[in-house]
Amino acid sequence: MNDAGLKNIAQTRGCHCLAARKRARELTRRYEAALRPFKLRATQFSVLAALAQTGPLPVSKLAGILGLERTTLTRVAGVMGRDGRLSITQGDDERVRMLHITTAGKRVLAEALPAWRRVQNEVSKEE
Amino acid sequence: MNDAGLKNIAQTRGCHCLAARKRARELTRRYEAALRPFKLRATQFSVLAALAQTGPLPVSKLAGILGLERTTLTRVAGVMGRDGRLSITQGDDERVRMLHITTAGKRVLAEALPAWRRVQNEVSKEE
DNA sequence: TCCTAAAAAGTGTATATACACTTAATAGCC
DNA sequence: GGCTATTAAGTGTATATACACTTTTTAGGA
Repeated sequence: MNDAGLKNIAQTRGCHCLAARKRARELTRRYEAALRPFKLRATQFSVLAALAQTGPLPVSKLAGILGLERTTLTRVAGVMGRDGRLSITQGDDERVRMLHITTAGKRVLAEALPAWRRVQNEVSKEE
Repeated sequence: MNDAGLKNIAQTRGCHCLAARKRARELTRRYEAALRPFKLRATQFSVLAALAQTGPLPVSKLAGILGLERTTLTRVAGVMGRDGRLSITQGDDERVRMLHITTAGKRVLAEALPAWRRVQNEVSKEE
């Protein structure tokens, strides 16, 4: 007998998840290629851009803004702290860790901004 | 002076890359929650679904279809081979590795399909 | 035939991502 | 004040992802 239960497998060709992931991977490759000279990954760029606009934020708050799991941001912040782009301090509430963009972080963000803008404009034109 | 070079930082609020990544992360969490009982990740599901429709494919070919880097698919195929969902054979051209869905792979795909469909329908309704 | 260029794939390394679980601190209630 | 539930965050573990580099095999021309 022939693969009972897989008769409707063709439905999966319209999978929203696959479509979104393909799109995200493609765009990520393009943006990260542009950001590579600055040693910034896509997520790192968005962390810096967010903090530059909002000022210091608790980990959970920023995770919410970026649509990231908190635990993911913990790891990303560790890398960025190591690289001098972020500083991490205690909040008044001692459970809270505040993420701050450093001077070096602002500098690299400003330097990378034109590269980001170029890709962003290209992608905008494609729609 | 105040952060020269970051005057236009607000532009980044429209970043296509961040938007795509947020969307992909959100959908991935939902689809993977549904697939978890079957020990399938989103990418693994799409690999099985593709192979179930096309038959055996070389690594590069499948990577192209899924919009994945070839080297990423190599790693994913390793996990899926270990778990018995894929078999990996030499092509006639000895450089080529063919990926085949196994009987166990077909079974788990068929079992997971209703769970996938439920999420897919929910997401479809949201648009 | 031989030799080189191209093609297919794997490996080393690093970050991203998230879930399950744990730890630490605060808020509220009695 | 002390106890408990809640909140904020970190850790262990595993997969996903991709680039830079290497290895193996094939194709094609001189």
